[in-house]
Amino acid sequence: MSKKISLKDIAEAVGVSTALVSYVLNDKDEQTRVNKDTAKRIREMAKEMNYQPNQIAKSLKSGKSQAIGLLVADISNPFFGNLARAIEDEAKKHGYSVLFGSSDENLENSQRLIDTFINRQIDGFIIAPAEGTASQLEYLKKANIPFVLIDRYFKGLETSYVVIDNFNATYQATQLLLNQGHTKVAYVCYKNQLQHTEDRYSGYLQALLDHGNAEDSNLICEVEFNNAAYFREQFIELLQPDRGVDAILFSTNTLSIMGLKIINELNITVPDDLAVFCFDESEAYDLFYCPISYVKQPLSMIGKEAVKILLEQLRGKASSEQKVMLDVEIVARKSCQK
Amino acid sequence: MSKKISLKDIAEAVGVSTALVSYVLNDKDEQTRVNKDTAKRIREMAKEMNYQPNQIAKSLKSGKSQAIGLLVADISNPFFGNLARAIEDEAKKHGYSVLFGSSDENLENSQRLIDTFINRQIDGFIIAPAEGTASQLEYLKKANIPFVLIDRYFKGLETSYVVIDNFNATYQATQLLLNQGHTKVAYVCYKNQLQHTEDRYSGYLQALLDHGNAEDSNLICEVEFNNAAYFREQFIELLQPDRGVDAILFSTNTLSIMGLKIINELNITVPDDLAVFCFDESEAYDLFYCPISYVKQPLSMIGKEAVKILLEQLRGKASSEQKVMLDVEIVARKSCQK
DNA sequence: TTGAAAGCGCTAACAG
DNA sequence: CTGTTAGCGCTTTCAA
Repeated sequence: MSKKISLKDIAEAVGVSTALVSYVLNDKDEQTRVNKDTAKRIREMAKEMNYQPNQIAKSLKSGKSQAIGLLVADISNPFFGNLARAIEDEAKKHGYSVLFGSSDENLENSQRLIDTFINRQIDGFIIAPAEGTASQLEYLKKANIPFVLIDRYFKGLETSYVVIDNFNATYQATQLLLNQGHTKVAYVCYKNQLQHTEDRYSGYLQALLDHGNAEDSNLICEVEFNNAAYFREQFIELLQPDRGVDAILFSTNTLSIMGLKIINELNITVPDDLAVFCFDESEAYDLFYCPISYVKQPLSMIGKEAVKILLEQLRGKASSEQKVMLDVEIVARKSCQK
Repeated sequence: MSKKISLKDIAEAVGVSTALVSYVLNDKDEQTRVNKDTAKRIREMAKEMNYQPNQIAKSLKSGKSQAIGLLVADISNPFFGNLARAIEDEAKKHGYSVLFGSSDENLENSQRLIDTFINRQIDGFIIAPAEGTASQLEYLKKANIPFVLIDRYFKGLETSYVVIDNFNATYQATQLLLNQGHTKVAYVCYKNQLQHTEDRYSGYLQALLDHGNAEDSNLICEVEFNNAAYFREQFIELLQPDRGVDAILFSTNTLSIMGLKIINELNITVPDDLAVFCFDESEAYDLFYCPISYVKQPLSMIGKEAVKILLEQLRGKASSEQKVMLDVEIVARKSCQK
């Protein structure tokens, strides 16, 4: 690599000390009242030699890296891809770089990435935590490493987070289906311990109860993550005529897609035979013959807020945790009609 | 932040010099014949104090950061999301971290990200280059910064790259449509100067010619990137009955999705009214009422190869450029039938 | 078998 | 107004 230009090189070229160059190039020459002419010469030389500061050295010195670690649960999921884009965008605006990693919903991956990022002295984290990583977050708290959770949070854990109002999201969607006259509204969800999973279920359930319906385990299809075969089996079971299901609410984008696919295979007509309400956006929804209703998350807002909060913490402004709960948009289209 | 443990801390605790600790913890104690017992005590203390090496300091010293910069054209496109996942996975295996950025097909973004990454002393790049960034790559070459292109490459530029055989991809797809008996096979593509765009068109054209058809501009729908309105207009125009189009080949995933959406709106029946062949995979394809035919790129292979080549370059093994062209898989399903 | 010391590029006291 | 210097945490000669 063609030798990189360092402060020293330009100091020698101009005939001043490195300290002076550092001052000028960091625009501290006003306070320090550096000779205007010297300053100019330094700046010109820096430009001429195409000087690029070595961030690594800066970081070592300052203990700050001007980088944040973004840990998502699965980068190949477009939901997180879009979120990542929003975050990278916003971070860039503030002069921060983004180191990223995908835990793939796996505990060990998550821990390893956290360690790697810490070793690289990232200034803070934005994390969409995988199940069971509460203790990892506890560790971050103890170590006083700033972080903001997105998409998911843990009830027992005092942290900053930016999430959507999950309860309200499913509540509204369910209510909408019920108000359309559907009587047996089924619910499809993952089986896990994540708070947002529970919140979404609670929203669904409360809407049922408020509408005078009873909780009915026959209407629930709860499946493991990453087990397509099991999902297929359970979901087809749910759709058996004897169950009498006339509407379905999916609680995630992946479940929505898998479900719609099977609905297609079984030649079930939406919304005549079955009404459906999906979660999250997907380009896939647009290809379904019937316009899909869905719960729309404010993705770029989530990203923006998360970065904002993290930066505030980094700057020491925010003394305590900030919890942000954003509203979703309910996009009701033909698929949920009676 | 609770004081981080440094080499010095553990050196003091054990009562030896930092040099020794460094040796042991880098497993250089065999060659240097460090006292086995001292080595053991050092290792134990390191574990006890939960020592985490400061990568930043290591980097400053070595000039290497053990990080690679991944620059994709658009992280919110699932194609790149999946690619990113494959790359991050592979890099992690080899002890490298991934810094990532999305140029969003924009020249300035691309340049800024490259600069940022260089300042952070990333060891090398993996880049899905945006249009018109050839000069930026030239610069990297001149600066002797290793990089590998993915997905796209520039004909006039000698670089390492991992791409698919684009010509062959569209050639096969087109041939398949023609062999099914379709006579007017239209082609939908972006209007840009990227090599893979040209290669794909050439493949399509050659298949037409080889089949005894003539080039026909009435069959081409060439649209600008990021201009949905224009696409809609042009695409609907293409589908006018008087054009007689009986089959369509889409040359990217985004075009495929947008196109299928409009086909749905217009109530055109696939494949009876119109056969379609798409590019790339998408969960969206599965929701279309008719099983979609598509060109499948070997994503994780692309990621793996790119990392492999870059690491070889970093280790100084590969003296010259490596060009890898991978075969695609043609997934022919109902949508392309006559 | 071990330690002292230099130095990676930069910043910030402190001195002149 | 400008320069000297120490030191961030680590590796690596060189000397003991």
